[in-house]
This record gives sequence, C-alpha cells and structure tokens, in this order.
Amino acid sequence: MATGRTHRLPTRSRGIPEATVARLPLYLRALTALSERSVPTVSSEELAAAAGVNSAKLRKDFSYLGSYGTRGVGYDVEYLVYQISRELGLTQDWPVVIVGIGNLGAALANYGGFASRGFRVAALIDADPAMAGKPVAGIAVQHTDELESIISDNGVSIGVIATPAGAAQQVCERLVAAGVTSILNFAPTVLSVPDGVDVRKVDLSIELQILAFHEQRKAGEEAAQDAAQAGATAPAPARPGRVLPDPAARPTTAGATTGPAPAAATAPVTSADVRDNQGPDGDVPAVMPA
Amino acid sequence: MATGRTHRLPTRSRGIPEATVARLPLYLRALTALSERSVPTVSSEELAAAAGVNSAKLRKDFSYLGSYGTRGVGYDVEYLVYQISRELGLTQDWPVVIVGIGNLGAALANYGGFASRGFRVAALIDADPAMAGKPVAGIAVQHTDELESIISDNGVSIGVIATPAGAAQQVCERLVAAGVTSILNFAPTVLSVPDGVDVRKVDLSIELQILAFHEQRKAGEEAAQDAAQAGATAPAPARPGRVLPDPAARPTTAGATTGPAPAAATAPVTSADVRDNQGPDGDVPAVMPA
DNA sequence: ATGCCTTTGTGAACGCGTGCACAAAGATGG
DNA sequence: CCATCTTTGTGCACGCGTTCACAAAGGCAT
Ligand SMILES: NC(=O)c1ccc[n+]([C@@H]2O[C@H](COP(=O)([O-])OP(=O)(O)OC[C@H]3O[C@@H](n4cnc5c(N)ncnc54)[C@H](O)[C@@H]3O)[C@@H](O)[C@H]2O)c1
Ligand SMILES: NC(=O)c1ccc[n+]([C@@H]2O[C@H](COP(=O)([O-])OP(=O)(O)OC[C@H]3O[C@@H](n4cnc5c(N)ncnc54)[C@H](O)[C@@H]3O)[C@@H](O)[C@H]2O)c1
Repeated sequence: MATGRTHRLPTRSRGIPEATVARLPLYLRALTALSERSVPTVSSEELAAAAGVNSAKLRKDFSYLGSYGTRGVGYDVEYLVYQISRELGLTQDWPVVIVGIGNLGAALANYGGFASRGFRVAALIDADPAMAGKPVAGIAVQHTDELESIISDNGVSIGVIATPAGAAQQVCERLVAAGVTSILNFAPTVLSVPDGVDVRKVDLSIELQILAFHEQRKAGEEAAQDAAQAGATAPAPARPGRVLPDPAARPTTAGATTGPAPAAATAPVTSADVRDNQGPDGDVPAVMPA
Repeated sequence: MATGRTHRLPTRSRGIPEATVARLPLYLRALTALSERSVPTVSSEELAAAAGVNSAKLRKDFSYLGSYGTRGVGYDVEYLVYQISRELGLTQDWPVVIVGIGNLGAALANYGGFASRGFRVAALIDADPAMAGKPVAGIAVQHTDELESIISDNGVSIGVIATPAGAAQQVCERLVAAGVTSILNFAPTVLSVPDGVDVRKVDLSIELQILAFHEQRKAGEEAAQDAAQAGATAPAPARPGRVLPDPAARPTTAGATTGPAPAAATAPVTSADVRDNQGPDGDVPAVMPA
C-alpha cells in the first residue's frame, strides 16, 4: 500500500508555476548561446524568438524570478544566465546514476550534454554480471548489487532508468529506498513512487504516436478536402498500408461473433491486479508476477 | 520569410483535445498489456490506475472517441485497443527515417519499440561518409546525399533527428523540403518549421534541469523546515557542491564592477540575428553562420 | 534638464484542462 | 419482468496557463 498514487495535489512550489519551470532551461540555453557570442543584453522580443515562445510569456516567466530587466533596454545576458541557473539549482553539482547500460544507457553515458549543465555521471549500473567492470564512456560499469552503496556514498538524488520495462519498477523502488528522490524514466512504464519523489518520463513511442495522430489528421483533411469524390488514389506517394482487421464490430455484451468467454471465466481483473501491472510495450513479453 | 513562427493558432484537430491525444498512447499500452493477458473487459477505474491517471479524466478522454463502454461493466479491451489504434493512426504503417546515426541514433535504430506500434525504420541516414554502407541494427546506413530520394521513394512523412545541435536546423529543412511533415527532434535546439509541420522534441537536459529544480526546492524546504537554527549538517549525506561565483550583483546599467562594453560596442543583436541562432548546448561550439 | 522613445512588468480576460459528483444506462439476480 | 447494483458519460465549477494591451520606468538625445 501507499506506494502508488501520483497524487499531484497543489504542489505549489512557492511561486513559480510548473509551466514556467519547464521553460527556464529553454531560456537558459538561448542565453548561453548569446553569452558565448558576448552579447551583453537582449530584449524579451529577441530572446523569445530564440527560445520559440511568446514574448509576453517570457516576460511573465521572468517576473516570477524577480525584476531583472531594464526598461527600454532589455535583460543583461550574463546576469540572467546566473539567475536562472541559480533558480534551477544548476549552481551546484548533481551526481546522477544511470541504471541499465544497454543501447540507450550507453548512449546517455556518452552524452556530453550532462556535464555541461552541472550534472555529473556518478556511476553506471547494470544487472548483467558480464558488464561489470567494463568501461563505458570512461566509467566502469558497476553491478546492481552495489546500487545502494553507490547512491549512499555519492549522495545521489537523481537517477536515470534505462532498463527494460519489466525491470523498471523494481529498479525504481530500489533507487527510492536508497535515497533517490528524482527519477528520469526511459522505460515505457508507469512508475509508482511514494509522495515526495518526482518522476519524469521520456517515451519515444508516445511521441511517435502523437505525431502519427496529427499526420493522419493532416492526410485525412487533405483527402477529404480535395477528393471527397475521387478514388482512394492520393496525390502524394501512396503509403504502404497494412491495415488491422476490425476485431469485431461493437461487442454487444452477450458474446456475438467474437467469443470472449462469458465474463467470469477469464479472470475479471481486480484493482490490485491492474495497479501492479506495468504494461509492457513490446519490449518484453512481460508476464508480471501477481 | 515565413519559415519561422511556430504560430500554434487554435489547431483544434476536430474534437479531440491535445491533452487527450497525448494520453491515448498511455491507455493503449495498458490495454495491450491486458489484452495479452486475455482480460476481456476493464473498468475506467482499473484502467485509470494502470495508466496512472484519474478515472474521470480517462472516461472523458474516451468520450471524445465515442461511447465505447458498457455501463455497469466497463470497456471491452480488444475493441478499445482497436479504436484507439485507429484514432492514433496506428492501423497503418508509418515509415520513419532516422538522421544522425551516432550514439543516440544507433540506440534508436536498435530500439524494438518502433516496430511494435506500426512504425518501421525505412532508412538510417548519416553525413559521415565512413558510416555509409555500415549496417546498424541490420540496416545499411545511407549517406545524406540520398536523403531526398529516400524520403520520396518510401513516402516517408515522419523524420527523427539525432544529429548534433548545429546540424539539426539544416537537416530539418531538408527533411521538410523533401516532404516530411512530422519531426521528432532529439537535438537540443529550437527548430523553425513552416506551418503544417509538427515538431516534437525530446530533451534530456531539460528534463534533468526540471528535476534539479524540484530537487533543490525539496532540499531547501527540508533545510528551512527542520533546521532554521541548527547547523548546515543535514541528516542526508552532504552533497558535494561546486558553487558558481555570482558574476556580478545586479548590473546597474552604467557598467559597475563587471564591465560589459557600453552597450553598442558588442553588436546589439538584431531580431534576425537571434532568430537564426540555434543555441548550442555544449554539444558543439556552434558558431552559426550569420 | 527635459522630452521622446523603447521596453519592461503586469492587470485583466479568455480558453483549456481537470476533477467532482450525479443522473442515466444497462447488466444481473431473483 | 422487476429491483438492485455497478459503472459510464457528462454538466459544472475551478484553477492554471496564455495572451493582449497598456501604464510606468528608464535610457538617450538634444
Ligand atoms: N534504445 C532506444 O532508443 C530506446 C528508446 C526509447 C525507450 N527505450 C527504452 O529504454 C530501455 C532500454 O533500452 P535499450 O535499447 O537500451 O535496451 P537494452 O536491452 O539494450 O539494455 C537494457 C540494459 O538493462 C540491463 N538490465 C536489465 N535488467 C536490469 C536490472 N534489473 N537492473 C539493472 N540493469 C538491468 C540489461 O543488462 C541491459 O544492459 C527500454 O525500456 C526501452 O524500452 C529505448
Ligand atoms: N547521446 C544521448 O544520450 C543524447 C541525449 C540527449 C540528446 N542527445 C542529442 O542527440 C544528438 C546526437 O547525439 P549523439 O550522442 O548520438 O551524437 P554523436 O556525435 O554520437 O552522433 C551524431 C551523428 O550525427 C552525424 N551527423 C552530423 N552532422 C550530420 C548531418 N548534417 N546530417 C546527418 N548526420 C549528421 C554524425 O556523423 C554522427 O554520426 C545530439 O544533438 C545530442 O545533443 C543525445
């Protein structure tokens, strides 16, 4: 019990809206670029264009941090870089562990963008004994057995999960138990964590599916628009299309054509059942233990 | 002109809210897991728990797709899988190209989650001549020169960018010019695209920075809460902390201590200037061509 | 010193997303 | 066939986020 429920109650940080926090890194990046070009000041209009947002939004975002601009001039680049860095907590060093050093984990370990912003890869952890000791990106991979001590010894509070989906929840629990309070999850799974632990997920499949939705919509509108009468021959190169068979027209309760057992036969799934299940994604066959 | 401006006007798809679209893949994943376990039906409460959302939200989401549930029973798993798949456009096959086969690009190419949901890696493209012909994940890498023909020949409409930040905008423009209308960008850059092209970005640095913000907030609260009088010795292991020097107290216009040139000296950055600049992230020194 | 011109900071309006709470629908048992 | 019980579908209210628009602030030229 008490493990689940991502009960996001008014987690009102203090003043800074979540949406603003999510944009600060964007501003910081644009500002850093300006800083490297020795640009002394920048207006909200210019910076907003660089960050790809509305200038009023940017000004309001900055207003939450205080009044750092000069009317008639703009914002001092260096000063703003510092203020945002401080607000985001980047003025200190954050040791990070990556768990699951496979294709993705190794790529992450090799990623230079970590160190450039105050994040330091403190350890690489994998369950495969064959991986132990092998250097990846100049760091020796350590075995999962040492997870707890690594986290404790290095004061790690941020963990990255890049294991298969089936292992993610378990790894997550170990991380949290060891003291990690922020997790970046790459596995296609919904993680259950106690209150006070932040989880952010990066999910390639979801992003692609969202794109596919809009892509289909565009194609549909286009087709519906200029050819409600023409055949299915679209002007654009025809997309190779496998089409799923309709599994059955609206299942009308009492088993019609398709015959899903009379309801009670095939385990009517309990709440606990579902809660535990961390849906796989084609990654692993994943028959979760009850 | 007309290249920039991510002018997201009321892009009202038709009826389905964007927030709902973003959750559909989540539901689909949970439903697929249930389907594999041969669970015939599921209630909104159960499915919501599995997907980590509020049950009312889930029901409202489904209501946009139509009335697919049965009161007193729940939703037919197979039927719902089909309906959501159809809505997301996953009943057809989407050929995808990955541009930039480095650490990340190779990991993506090896990712099994692609094929499992109707996405097919049609080609891997890299600018490095040494990469050409080399097989990655069973597919021969092709040179950037062939980008246009590959996209055209395969009817590719979705492109994944995994190049360094400095090359992303250029690659993006070539993809769009060749017919790609959806882009998933892994490079830490704001991409400018014409109207009608969707861009989604996955940015590791941003995610980590957001986590760091909350992490800092937690640490701050904790410290302020139980030890406004006690020393800085927190119960948790002390975090190693490098602290950035304050670059200068509030720059009071007329150069105070720090001496940023008198404003006009170091190129007061024009709008066009900023718009073109695609801020680097520590990936590449990135001196963008003016 | 004074007025002009640029740009910030923010009040206010609006729209979207979320979650509560409940009436209606339909299955199920007698 | 009717009563009961479960669960959907949604009306409604609320809060967050976005955007407009403008007064105030401050630099700069004269
Ligand atoms: N490769 C990608 O581009 C990509 C993209 C999106 C999501 N993902 C997700 O990221 C995860 C990793 O993907 P991958 O391609 O690197 O897979 P992979 O199989 O190459 O690597 C997984 C690694 O995790 C290790 N591992 C397994 N169980 C573990 C445990 N309990 N503790 C510690 N380590 C454990 C394995 O030994 C292996 O080294 C998967 O969940 C995948 O769905 C990958
Ligand atoms: N590695 C990660 O975990 C990670 C994480 C987040 C973001 N990113 C971003 O993803 C991108 C790629 O990262 P990486 O670690 O794979 O880098 P990498 O240097 O290993 O790979 C980049 C690849 O892109 C190719 N390339 C360069 N210019 C090109 C062009 N114009 N057209 C086609 N291909 C081109 C290079 O030949 C190289 O193979 C970077 O922008 C990086 O910031 C990487």
